[in-house]
Amino acid sequence: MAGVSQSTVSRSFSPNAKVSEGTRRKVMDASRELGYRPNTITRSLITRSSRTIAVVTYSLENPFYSFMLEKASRFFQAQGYHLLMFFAPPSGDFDAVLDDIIRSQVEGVLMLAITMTQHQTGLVDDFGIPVVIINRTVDYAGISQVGSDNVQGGYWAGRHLASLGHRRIALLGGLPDSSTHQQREAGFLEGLHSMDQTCPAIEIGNYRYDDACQATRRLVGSPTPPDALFAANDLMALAAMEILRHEFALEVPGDVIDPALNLRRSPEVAPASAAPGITQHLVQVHGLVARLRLDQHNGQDRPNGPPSSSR
Amino acid sequence: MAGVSQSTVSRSFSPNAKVSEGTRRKVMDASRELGYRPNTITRSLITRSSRTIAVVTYSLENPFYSFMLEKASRFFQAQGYHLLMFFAPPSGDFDAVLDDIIRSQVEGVLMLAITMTQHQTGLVDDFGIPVVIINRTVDYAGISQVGSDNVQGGYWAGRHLASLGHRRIALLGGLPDSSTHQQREAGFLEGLHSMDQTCPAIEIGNYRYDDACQATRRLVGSPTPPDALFAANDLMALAAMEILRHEFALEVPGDVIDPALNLRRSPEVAPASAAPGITQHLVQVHGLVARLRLDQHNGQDRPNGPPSSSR
DNA sequence: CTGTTAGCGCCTTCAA
DNA sequence: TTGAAGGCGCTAACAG
Repeated sequence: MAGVSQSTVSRSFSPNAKVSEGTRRKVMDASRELGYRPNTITRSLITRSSRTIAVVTYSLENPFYSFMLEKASRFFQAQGYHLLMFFAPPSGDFDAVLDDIIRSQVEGVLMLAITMTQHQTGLVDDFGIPVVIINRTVDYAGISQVGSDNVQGGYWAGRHLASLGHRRIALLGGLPDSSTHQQREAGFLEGLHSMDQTCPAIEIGNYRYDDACQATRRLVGSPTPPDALFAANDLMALAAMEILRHEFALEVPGDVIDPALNLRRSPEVAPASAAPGITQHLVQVHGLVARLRLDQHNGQDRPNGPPSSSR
Repeated sequence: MAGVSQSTVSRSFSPNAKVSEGTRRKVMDASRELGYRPNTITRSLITRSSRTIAVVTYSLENPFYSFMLEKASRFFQAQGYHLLMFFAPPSGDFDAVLDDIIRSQVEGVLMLAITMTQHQTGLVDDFGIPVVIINRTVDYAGISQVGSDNVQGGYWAGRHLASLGHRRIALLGGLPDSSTHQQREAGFLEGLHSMDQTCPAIEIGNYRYDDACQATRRLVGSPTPPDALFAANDLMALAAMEILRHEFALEVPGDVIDPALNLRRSPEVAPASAAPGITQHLVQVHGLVARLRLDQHNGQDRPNGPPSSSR
């Protein structure tokens, strides 16, 4: 319809190709009339570039990850890339997913809060597909990882709560096998230790809202409930606050209860010093810090300042 | 290496193709040794099936949508499809995104909380790509839509709050142009009207957490604050509760304050009848109902029961 | 059951 | 600046 060859059509749709303005216009006019659009998928066959990135995750329950997903997606989209979603089965074995990913010719893989074994890394690496592990760390070299300093974060949280005068600071832990949990726990215990304290109770919330609710009930319902709580991520902190506030009628931070009555009292009625009360205080460091960093990153590059203090 | 033709290799990787067991094994052995994997993208060229679905959305800030994204993604993945993410620019003009989508040869489009004009629908339809609009409605025919009965939901919410005895029931509205906002508002006002009431105040939260916080401050800070609040979605309800509880020291539901003092009091100190108090009550219907339905849907089909009552 | 052949829609030489 | 030819890796149709 435009009276030109296939090659010229192809060139007309390539911004950098050399086509005369008149020809390009003719091609575009004809394309509009015919409803023609270049086929991205076929193009990728010859250019060997799918302009596609795989994202692998177990769950988007934690809003932190859908936040990252959106940011990453917009970032890639701005340069003509798109994210292809892969969800790992809860079982934990995602070799089949990796196979799927390799076959799909993606040009990169984002592991969102998923650890890979060295063998799995090698699998993908053999195809020249770069992998970035987000918010998990592995103990072998040769793979890109992005995350926060979880040990420091946990350390600060522990010291912070202890420095406020709390003496029974419990841990609401994440997935036991995850590097984040292990590092935050280690840092936290170290932080307590640095203040000559130990952790009286650890309950596991698996980084899940519902599990964290249960864990909080166990913690607070125990004969010697904690007087402060460190949650290993935002989502569990929200769960804990919800339970503390609305099942145990506590305020976070700062309220005081008489455990014998299990009733909320104003400080004047039952001051902390007058009864074996429980003051609730809850700290969650990692997610908040990472979120701030991401937001800053949206703007422009900035020098590496020292990590911010807790809270 | 396996001593067979290209076709036989191809067939060996097609579960339903007829290949002798021995040949298939030889092919698989050689593939493993060579590190060969079929190229999904090239396959789609000849089969004319990309096994890819586009998801378009403005934002994943509302966890309801990342929830749906995960469910949809797992559903499709189970049958060999994958989701390709497209984020619409905040401006609202996403014709370029639609063009991108068409070129990408997806076999379907999920519009997550995005409305399309009839012209835009036609654009995609001309390529034979089915579109499903999720949680928005359009006023022309020929396009699939999935959502809840927002008018009924709003109606129930309005009546419910009025029947509890509230008399200044404000609305925390969503995106003014969205069908969900308009329908929930219409139903809500109708529900109030059915109880011989009118809405004293409407503030817009744009379905966003931060905007909803601001809107709540305006509502509660006004000279005649509401005694109940209907939020047009979960995310804004969470924002409102956060502000009410922690900036205004109110309990949701059920606390009572003396607006002159703006202090929280226990009912014994300042019973609702003793002063022009504000009893807070907050209802959000839509997201909850939709979420329940989705979860049920995970299990198995069930008969269409009547829509559940509010709360 | 297996091999040969053709072609999916595009891009990239190479010539003109 | 444009056109012709070849090929990306795969599958479908057709023989054998």
